[in-house]
Amino acid sequence: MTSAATPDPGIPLPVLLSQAGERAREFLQRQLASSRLRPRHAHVLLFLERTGAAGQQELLERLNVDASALVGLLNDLEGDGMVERRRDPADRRRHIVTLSEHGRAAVAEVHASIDEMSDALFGALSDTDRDHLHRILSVMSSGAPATATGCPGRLCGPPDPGGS
Amino acid sequence: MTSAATPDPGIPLPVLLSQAGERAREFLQRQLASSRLRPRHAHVLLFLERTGAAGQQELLERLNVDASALVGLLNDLEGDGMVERRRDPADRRRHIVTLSEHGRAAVAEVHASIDEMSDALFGALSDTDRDHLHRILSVMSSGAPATATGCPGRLCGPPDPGGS
DNA sequence: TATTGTTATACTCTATAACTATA
DNA sequence: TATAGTTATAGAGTATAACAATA
Repeated sequence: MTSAATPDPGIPLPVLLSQAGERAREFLQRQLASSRLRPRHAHVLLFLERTGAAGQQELLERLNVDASALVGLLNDLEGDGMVERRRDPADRRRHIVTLSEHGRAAVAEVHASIDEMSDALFGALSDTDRDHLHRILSVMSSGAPATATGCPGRLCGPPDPGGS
Repeated sequence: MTSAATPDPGIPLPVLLSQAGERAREFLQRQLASSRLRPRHAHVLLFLERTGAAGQQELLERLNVDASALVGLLNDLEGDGMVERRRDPADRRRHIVTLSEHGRAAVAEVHASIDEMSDALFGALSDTDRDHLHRILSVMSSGAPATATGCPGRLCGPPDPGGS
């Protein structure tokens, strides 16, 4: 069991990442409060800014949100005139979500709020470290659909058939 | 507003961090399920493993958990015999929390579970990038008490007096 | 009076299941 | 029958406020 001389380099990486992410989410929440947007609203807007349009299926997979939760988010955003839902002519079951003009303006504000925030969050990091962090997280983000499509084998963790 | 030729290097860093953190938390949750521990339980155990002992005040500040939530977590852990609460003789209001032998064994299991998990989470990253990430997040973790003690001015975001 | 910890309560967020319409 | 989206509901997680003990 060698319970000696293995004092771990510190906190396990997934734990550090989880805690840092929670901090980031809290800061996002605070910065976005003045826009009456929650972090997930911003996630949707930012995704649409990048992709132009997307079906809800794609949104929930890429943003890692539940289907029913996404409906609520889109209802909010559509109610405020930030996004529009249209039927896909090719498959009338699908809703194609796009960003409205008001939505684009909102995204610009979101960017501004986030830029202000960044210094408060990453003040301890050099510009080089921020670049590293951005690149590393981008790689993780691109390469891991996580729960949705990924998990080829049983590597992602069995659902635990039940203990005692 | 020069809405051209400024295609953002990608997703804003705080958003990336928040999303990656959520992924990490979900993976933690899944890996720890077999131990009937939730991520926050593990956070407490890992913190005590590093510090030996801590008052609850210190725990809630460092782990960014609410006081009432911490009580629940410690009740669970103490009920399972993983931690012990003793009065501080110097200040009988304080509870000093320590890791029991069973708690140390549990922490070892937690480390093992997390190590297994790491490959599934960070498989897209090189060892160098994992080291970078670990170092960067450690710096952030050390230097930013966030909500608790930080936020000197109004930089952390005003609570929004209410719009329309 | 201020502080540490506890309890009780309400609120938010998320996940589950059932339903409609299209394919 | 299967899929995209929606709705209703229950559950977990979190924060807020009042309380007891000690300083």
